[in-house]
Amino acid sequence: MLSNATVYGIRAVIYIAAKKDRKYVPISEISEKLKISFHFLTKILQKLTQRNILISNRGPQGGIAFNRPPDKIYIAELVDAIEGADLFDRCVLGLPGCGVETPCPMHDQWTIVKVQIKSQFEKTTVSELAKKVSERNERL
Amino acid sequence: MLSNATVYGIRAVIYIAAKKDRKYVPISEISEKLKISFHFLTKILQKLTQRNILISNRGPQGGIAFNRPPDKIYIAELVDAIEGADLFDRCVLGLPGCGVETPCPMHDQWTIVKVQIKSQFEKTTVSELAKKVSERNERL
DNA sequence: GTGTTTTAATACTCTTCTATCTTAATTATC
DNA sequence: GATAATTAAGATAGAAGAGTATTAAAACAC
Repeated sequence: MLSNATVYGIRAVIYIAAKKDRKYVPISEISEKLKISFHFLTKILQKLTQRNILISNRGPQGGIAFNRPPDKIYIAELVDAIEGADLFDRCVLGLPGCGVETPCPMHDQWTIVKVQIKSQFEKTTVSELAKKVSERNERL
Repeated sequence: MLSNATVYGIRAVIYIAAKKDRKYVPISEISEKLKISFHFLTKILQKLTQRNILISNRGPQGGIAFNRPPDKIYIAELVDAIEGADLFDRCVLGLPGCGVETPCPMHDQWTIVKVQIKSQFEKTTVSELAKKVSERNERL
């Protein structure tokens, strides 16, 4: 459903939000803790800095940090930034132009699912998930 | 969400169900009508004959046909056969062993989505979709 | 039984995703 | 300024999905 890259990005962002002690978190730390290839993760997070979701700083004490409080960052934004938009708009059967006027046979039922996924991703914030990780000690 | 192969398989099966005039339908006909590469489609449909969802017959007047009435064939079966099972069981964040005891931070909300998708696919039959195509002239 | 239609099986190519490697470029600290 | 820490960027390699090509095998028709 989501690509590896997107999942890595989401997990990394949750990781940063879950630790509030330091402003800039080096990517190397995230990559070690979450067992994600450093260089791969770097490229993914670059997409998030380019979208001004994160800010980065080179040099000692550098790393990445939020450019905006994590309770204002929604999972849907991360997916958009990394995966590319339209993920939640595609037809299940991949038919171009499938819509209300010219639906595919699964259109109606799939619309229900799509709306649900989309709204979940649009209402879920990073800080919300980070809270579960730090307070309820959930896995990351 | 679903791979191309799976989508092609589903569409092909719906196509066969939508035309009741002949028992065996040659793959070449399906591939032309649905604009799917013949050889690629052949490989996909082989997986369905191996699972005894379809039967095939070589030679003139040959082709593929249902091994069981299409109102007894569920979309979930097709997905399983082509995509491999466990599609609807995976964790959104790809964490191995994510479950009720050791959940990931998105576990609870994603479970809701998964259950819904799964039950939709499990209750939807091929004949149901074929009916929409033939009666309501929906796209395929 | 020869030829034609059709699926089966295998091997190969192409593209995209995933990941790695190398080399900059930038910043802080001493 | 020199050095170390750290992201940025590009080039390359591996893996998997998507698609193509070739050949074999089966069934029917004549």
